[in-house]
Amino acid sequence: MAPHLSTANALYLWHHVGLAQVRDEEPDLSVRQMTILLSIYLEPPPHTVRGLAAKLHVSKPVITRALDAMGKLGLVTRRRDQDDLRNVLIQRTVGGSLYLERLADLVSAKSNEL
Amino acid sequence: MAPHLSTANALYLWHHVGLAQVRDEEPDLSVRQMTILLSIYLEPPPHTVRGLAAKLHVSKPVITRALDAMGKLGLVTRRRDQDDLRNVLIQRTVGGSLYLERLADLVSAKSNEL
DNA sequence: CAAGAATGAAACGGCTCCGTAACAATATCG
DNA sequence: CGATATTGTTACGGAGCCGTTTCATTCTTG
Repeated sequence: MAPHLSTANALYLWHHVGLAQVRDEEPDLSVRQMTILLSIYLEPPPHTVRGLAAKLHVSKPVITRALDAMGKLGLVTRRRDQDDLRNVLIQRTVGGSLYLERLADLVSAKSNEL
Repeated sequence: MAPHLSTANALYLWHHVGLAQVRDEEPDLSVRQMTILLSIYLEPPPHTVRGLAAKLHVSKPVITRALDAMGKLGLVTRRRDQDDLRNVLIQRTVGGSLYLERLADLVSAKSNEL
């Protein structure tokens, strides 16, 4: 399986996915929020505020607020780390998995039809 | 050339591009702005506020404001339609082409290495 | 223990974007 | 022509995110 994607097709793909996200009524996740969400779901736990902030080159409050927003949408949850009570462990949810699954299907389907 | 992209790889791709956009200091384009920009560059002219609003299922002021913002960044320009002075024709710029070229390269390169 | 470091959250002012409702300019049509 | 429709913009109040600073809690370590 060789996923060659020409530069032209890359833009078509981006356009298609953007259109789908803009058209449905749900408020779009910002690029930052989406990237945080993907980090949580693609990389091995544990995930902490500080770790995510370092990985994205962003301040900690940015992470905290993004987690607040996505938590309200049911895409992630937080739990205190029992081994170090200063830490907050960010956890996946069914809602978040579903959300990314839909995104992945959209991207994959479009890329295959290009 | 068969651009098969598995759902897993689709998310990796999205994550990679998101990371690149978040990490550099430049303020991210919103999903709406990006989609408008891509519409302008990928679809045949002429492009009008009304047409874009209809295509994205979005109100006209959303388009106007996005054009204001992206105009300030040098990604698009506006010109009055001489055949119907009510219309505004949205036009591409060198800056916009360059911006999307960089995005396309990023996406394409990452997809090929997956 | 006490003092300092580390972690995540809250507070603050600022900026951008939103949705809706007006609005000015232009075109169309009876 | 005059009335109506169309196009894009502006105005307004509200909501969300930003960057920085400050804070409460917890851990580490001398």
